[in-house]
Amino acid sequence: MAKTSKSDLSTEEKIKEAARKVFTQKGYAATRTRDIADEAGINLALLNYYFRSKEKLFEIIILEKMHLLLGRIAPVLMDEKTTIEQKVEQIAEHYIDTLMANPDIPLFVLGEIKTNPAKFATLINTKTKIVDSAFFKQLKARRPDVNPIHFVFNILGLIIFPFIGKPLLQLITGVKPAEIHMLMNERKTHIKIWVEAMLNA
Amino acid sequence: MAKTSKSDLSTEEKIKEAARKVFTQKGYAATRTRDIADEAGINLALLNYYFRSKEKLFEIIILEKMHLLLGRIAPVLMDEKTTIEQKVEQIAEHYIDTLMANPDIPLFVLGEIKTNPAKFATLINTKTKIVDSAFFKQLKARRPDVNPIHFVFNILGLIIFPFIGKPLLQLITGVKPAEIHMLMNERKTHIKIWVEAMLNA
DNA sequence: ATAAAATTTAATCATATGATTAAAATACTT
DNA sequence: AAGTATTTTAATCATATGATTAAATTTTAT
Repeated sequence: MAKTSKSDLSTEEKIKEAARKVFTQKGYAATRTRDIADEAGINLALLNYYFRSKEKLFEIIILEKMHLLLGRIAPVLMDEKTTIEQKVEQIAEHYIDTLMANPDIPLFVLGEIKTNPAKFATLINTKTKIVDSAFFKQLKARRPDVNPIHFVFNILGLIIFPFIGKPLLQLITGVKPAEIHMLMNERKTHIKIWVEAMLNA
Repeated sequence: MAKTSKSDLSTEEKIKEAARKVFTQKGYAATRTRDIADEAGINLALLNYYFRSKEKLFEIIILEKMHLLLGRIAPVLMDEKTTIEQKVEQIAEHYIDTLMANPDIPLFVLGEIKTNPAKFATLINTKTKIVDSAFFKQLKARRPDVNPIHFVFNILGLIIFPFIGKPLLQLITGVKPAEIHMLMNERKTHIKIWVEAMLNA
């Protein structure tokens, strides 16, 4: 085991940082371990020395990113003391900020989950089943006629889809990155209102 | 050129059909030409004989799929004679049906566009700029205070996101494929109502 | 300062992968 | 049926890629 001095952390972290960038940008299959090594400014062997294999390094990164995409959602949904509207507001604001700082994450995480759902089945220990959350109960009480999962799809779609569809929308509308940035910020307040409207529709 | 008898079409189509399946399922980078050949029940060399290269075959397939994802949208948006609500209804019904039959398409197309936006910039000759469409004009008239692109994101998000988020939602909610299928059908009517509610919010 | 431990590198390996080639098999034309 | 064109295959090539090894360098402890 190579783990005592301080500089270790630095080199190990350099590799992880490079891996974050390359993996999230290109996905597992399109990523070459040499790209990561180059990006980190280190030799290829070093990557295998520290992380044993591409697969192992990937698992570290994807877990991080999944946590970033999902970690904050469970506690908000479980909270018995907040209203539906407050939960939506919290989730929208938090996610849009997070995704503006990490726009590659949704396509990366959702793509890799689709590639290998079995691997993540064990990982997602949101054992505190979301279907039993306060949020689901509140949705069922508010709209007994609509499956709560619809509203989960709606809220996540309103928040996440723009980040996934951005490259396409840029192509077909010619909208500029600066404008997109502004739109994303606007959505933080709009989504709350839109979801409320859908709940009353 | 190998193109006279009738059986040609059959073999060529067998390869294309296999390519559709493997490419859309795994994406370009994770696809091995040998997988396609095996899936088609033919020899690897045959693939290069007919399509010259993996890249060329891929371009044929991705163009097909992009057309499936985008081809129907432009004429609906351009139609001066239909209302916003009618457009939303048409698009929702058409896309949900199309995506239920081709659930891999959104992640595939949006992923590949992100990988190589430049390649598709030329391809998307929706020169009939969507920002000048009747739909955009109608949205601006109805809600001068909201950028129409918001509603494009919303509508596409409501329609497409469930297909992209499905694997994740299955993991965190345990919802079964049969139930998902039912939900997708329900959304065809719900989305129309939800969008109307958002427009009035 | 010296020895041991940890880190980094260059070189190399084994396999995977896209592509090509030349020959065999099949279909088509007359 | 014979000859030509087309289709298909098995074998092979060249390169890319993940991983390993052994040696060199640097760091740490005494």
